[in-house]
Amino acid sequence: MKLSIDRPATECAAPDRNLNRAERIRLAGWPGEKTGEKTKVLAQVRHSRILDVLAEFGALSVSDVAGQLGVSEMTVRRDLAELEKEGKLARTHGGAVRSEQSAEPVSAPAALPGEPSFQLRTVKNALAKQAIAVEAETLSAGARTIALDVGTTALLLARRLQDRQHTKIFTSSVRNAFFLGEGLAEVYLPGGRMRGDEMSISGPAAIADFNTLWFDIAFIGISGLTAQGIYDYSFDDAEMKRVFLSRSTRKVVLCDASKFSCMSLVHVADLEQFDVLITDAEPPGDIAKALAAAEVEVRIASPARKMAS
Amino acid sequence: MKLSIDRPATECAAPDRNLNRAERIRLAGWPGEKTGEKTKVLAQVRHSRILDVLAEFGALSVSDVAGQLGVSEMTVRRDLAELEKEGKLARTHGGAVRSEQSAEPVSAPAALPGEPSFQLRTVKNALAKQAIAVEAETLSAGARTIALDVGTTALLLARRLQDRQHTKIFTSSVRNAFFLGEGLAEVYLPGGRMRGDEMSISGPAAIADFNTLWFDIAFIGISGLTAQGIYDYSFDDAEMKRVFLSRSTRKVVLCDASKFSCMSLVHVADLEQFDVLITDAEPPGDIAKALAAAEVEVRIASPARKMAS
DNA sequence: GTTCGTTCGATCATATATCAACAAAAACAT
DNA sequence: ATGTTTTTGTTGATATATGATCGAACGAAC
Repeated sequence: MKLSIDRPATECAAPDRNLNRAERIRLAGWPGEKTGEKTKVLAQVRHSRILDVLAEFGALSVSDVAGQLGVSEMTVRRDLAELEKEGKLARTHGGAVRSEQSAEPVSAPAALPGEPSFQLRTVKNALAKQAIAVEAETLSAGARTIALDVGTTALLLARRLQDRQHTKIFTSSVRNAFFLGEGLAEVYLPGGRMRGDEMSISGPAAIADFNTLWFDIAFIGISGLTAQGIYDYSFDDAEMKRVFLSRSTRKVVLCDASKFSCMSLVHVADLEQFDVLITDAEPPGDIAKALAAAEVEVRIASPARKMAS
Repeated sequence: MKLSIDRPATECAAPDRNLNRAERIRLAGWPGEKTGEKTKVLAQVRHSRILDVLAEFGALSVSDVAGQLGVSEMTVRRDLAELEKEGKLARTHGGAVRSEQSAEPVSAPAALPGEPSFQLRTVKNALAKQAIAVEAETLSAGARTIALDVGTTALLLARRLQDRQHTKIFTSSVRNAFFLGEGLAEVYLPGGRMRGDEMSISGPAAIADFNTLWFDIAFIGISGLTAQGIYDYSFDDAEMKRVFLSRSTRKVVLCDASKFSCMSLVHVADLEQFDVLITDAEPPGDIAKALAAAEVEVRIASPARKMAS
């Protein structure tokens, strides 16, 4: 049984951050201004999210999408049926796959071996992570030097940044670099030994390589967040995260809701040490309080959620 | 042991027979045995994975696929039966092999101008390059520190070296590193900017990182070889090749026969500066003479020869 | 040939997904 | 406000997929 994150149906969620500008504006204007076509928009938002995930991962399951979008499976099936009729995907038992003549050129690395395992891992909370990545991309607009941490969410962000010109991206993740390599951005890696599942380059030499630089913005992935700070499970990666945090004008932490109240091996930093938290759901009360006390801006990038007033 | 998969036909297409099954699966990028998390795998996704492995290795076994995918063998058999009916593979006792006409073109990424795209070159002379890689692997037996150049042939070699323990592999190619990352060998990268189709890290910092080390053996890929020496089309990569050549006990050049008598932009080194040339056919007379004069050992790795181990 | 171990496929039981129809809710129009 | 339309959620029947069993078929070794 695949379980997804349950949230109370009555919970008030912030406006969806994971929309393109036009959609967001329309949604944001709901209380007062123009109220036309709102019902259509929500359905189209779902369709858009579904196609996004499909474009990224090639396949999705009805139950996952239903859980992460907060709608019933029946609704998702109706969405899929409609999209199938438009030829935008192919339905299967349990979900849907990308239709072959899909317009977007399928990313070449997807066809290369080596990726699938990571891809499988990434599917978990795919919608939330992608929404976070979209919000992070917005936040990085204008930044010329970007520090990018290891991790699945960071990889999604990397793929959104890959074609940004005149931008230098610094990452300790060989995996990030590999996928960024297809794009137009300038990619920089530190030197040293590559380790672990994340394919991160760590160690004193790597730290030294990046510790003399200064970044406009840093995006940090973590494995846990509590009122006491952020946590990770790798000593080496934690050290690099600290470098990013200490040498960036703006420090952004990417953290999907499943990591709230999770601790992990290494305490990376306190909440005071970063500026923005991008997540996909309201953090629990104690964390919210601590974040406020630490003057961390919280941005909620919900995959899709009805607005409650 | 129960290794019952054998490929009677098209031995050429499956040169990886000397890998055991675990290695084969890992090479193909299957998820590790994470028995804890039960992730539903869509039937179509399974099919896609199966075809991926077949496209790469030509053969697979039912039990391994079942184990790695976390489904029963019966399900895998049903998958194979269906795919066989579609003509996408041919079943055998214990598994399946690639059907011959399944030469589905893998997605071709946008080619960079100037040189043929990486994937394109991978196909070119694939057999010869595989044979060269096998010979190179033999040559590297016992080496504890290996310098590995960029290029398609080097990548093939990388994949053969990836599970060698207690071995440090130094490469300036992020692509090599990416695929080595799944294995057991220690992988080291220089720091700096990643460039170009080869995804190589180059520049003064990268040169400096590796210029203080000493390698047991270096494997160099080139784009042309004449009596005057070896050539490459990239200034930056050429510089790294010179570093490898100057700081290794044994210097090996990998050069398939299509590169004989080819010149390219940058003259990297003279024939005297390396020890061994691995190729797949007798070099033409003038080059052979020059190689002999330079006391270069020439090893011919014939693709036709059966590669057993 | 024989033996042994493995693999295969038919069948069933179970779990899961789907669909149609209806019920509920929201949005819209008047 | 009221009623109508659209969208969404629920139910139950049906269809499909999966896993387990077991006899039969196969391959390898002798």
